Amino acid sequence: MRETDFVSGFAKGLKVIEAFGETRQRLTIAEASKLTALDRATVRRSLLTLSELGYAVYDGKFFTLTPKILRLGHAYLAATPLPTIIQPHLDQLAERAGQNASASVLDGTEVVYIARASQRRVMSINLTPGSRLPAFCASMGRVLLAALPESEARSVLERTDLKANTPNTKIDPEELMAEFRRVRGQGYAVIDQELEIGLCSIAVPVENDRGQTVAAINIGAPAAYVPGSDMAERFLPLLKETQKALRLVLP
Amino acid sequence: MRETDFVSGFAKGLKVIEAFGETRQRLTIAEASKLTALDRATVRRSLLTLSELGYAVYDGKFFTLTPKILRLGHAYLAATPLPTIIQPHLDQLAERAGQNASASVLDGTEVVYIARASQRRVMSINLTPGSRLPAFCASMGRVLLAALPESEARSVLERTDLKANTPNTKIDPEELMAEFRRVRGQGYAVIDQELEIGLCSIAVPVENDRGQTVAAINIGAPAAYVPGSDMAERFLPLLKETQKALRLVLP
DNA sequence: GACATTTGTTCATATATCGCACAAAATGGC
DNA sequence: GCCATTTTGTGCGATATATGAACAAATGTC
Repeated sequence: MRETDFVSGFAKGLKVIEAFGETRQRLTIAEASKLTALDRATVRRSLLTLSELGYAVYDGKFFTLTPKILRLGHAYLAATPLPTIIQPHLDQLAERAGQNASASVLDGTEVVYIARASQRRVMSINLTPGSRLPAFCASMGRVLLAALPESEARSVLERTDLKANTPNTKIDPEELMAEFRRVRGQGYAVIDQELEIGLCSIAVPVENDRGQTVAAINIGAPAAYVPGSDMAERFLPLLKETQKALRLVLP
Repeated sequence: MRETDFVSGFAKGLKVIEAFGETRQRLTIAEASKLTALDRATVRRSLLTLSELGYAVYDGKFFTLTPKILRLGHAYLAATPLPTIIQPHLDQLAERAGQNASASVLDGTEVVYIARASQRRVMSINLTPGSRLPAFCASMGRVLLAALPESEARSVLERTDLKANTPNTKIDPEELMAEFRRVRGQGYAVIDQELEIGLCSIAVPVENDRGQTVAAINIGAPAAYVPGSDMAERFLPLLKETQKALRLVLP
């Protein structure tokens, strides 16, 4: 790609939008400038452009994103068949399990939720399509990383900030690589309070008819209700069933 | 705002992203150019910029958005307190009603889903945060339009393409304005298969402690299961309860 | 209330982008 | 396989944007 094939004004504008995700919903020009490391004048122009287009509003001091900004992410969710195909299966899965079910794909070192059916609230954080979690300590992340060639999985770990969320979090790269091999062998991953105390989850890969892993689905449950050791027994049959159904409908 | 405070390259890039939402997930340069009415060279530069940043991938022929694009919409969902505050209440509401519950805000002539708790699948379309429906024929839309000054509600209707989705869809502006007054008076709106045959829904406004309507929540149910005439009796108490709880926690 | 600091805005100018026109490549129909 | 059509890539002049400094306004501090 040539230098002139890059629209830096566009790239900077996108950076400004993402700056809103990192903190609160209101940003001053100076705050956005700090967060993005862009010149105040440049940030100001980007923000005024967003306002002009209705993606943000400006009260003279603070800029706030409007719901119109959701059109951008929705361009992906609506256009990509995966979330649309998976959602009904997820709804059914969550209903039968009586617990939350989610689907995600890998984006760099993180898993990105693309669909979710919530039955009850067990996590302290609010997960919606677009939410991100570190892959190494999430059940779906383990499944997705296990599906990668070992060298790539290792590369992801190297780029990850391996910090422990709970005393249970595995953060040793070698231990994690061994875990990926186990997951690959058994076809599922169980997380026992590695992400958040009190939360267990189990995930399986979603494969297309050529056997390629294109996503992961999981079920989360309160550890007090279903101990980590019981997760597979309780939920694996349901997950396997959904996995099988999806294999038949995915392109 | 001065002319030079507008970054047209940014605006054009956003238009290109939205072009993906209108059709399928893969777009060629020429297709994107047609959809956006932008010059091919311009679209090409925008798409290459998206690829360079990891928001899209290019196989030499087609451009496809990646999950990274969800960061943009998520910047709103994560940064705006509303969806985060509403979600757990919605989960509880859906569980108690045994039906899908959603929350939305108004954006122009459309309602935009900002949170959703699904219990079962009744609609043919897949609704996720960011999904949009015409406000005039959706229960939450009726509630949100009823909360506007009459002149503004009328202005929205004038800008709306009032086309009937089903034989039940009300499309006469005067009839709709009368409906808004009724909704304002009774404090809820019921839709009986106006959006989709077989689907009924009931919505109430979500108000903050100053009485301002900041969103709407609804419950949807299959018409075969709960006729439109029974919606209020069945679900209004639950909705009112959630409404009341939200009034106490919203800023 | 005066000073110091931060923030928002404006301006001139160097620089990068835009859209056009053309060339090259790919596609499709027969 | 060939031609017509569509699509993609590129060079260039006109035009628009980014930059950083300078100034004005607001905010915070003592």
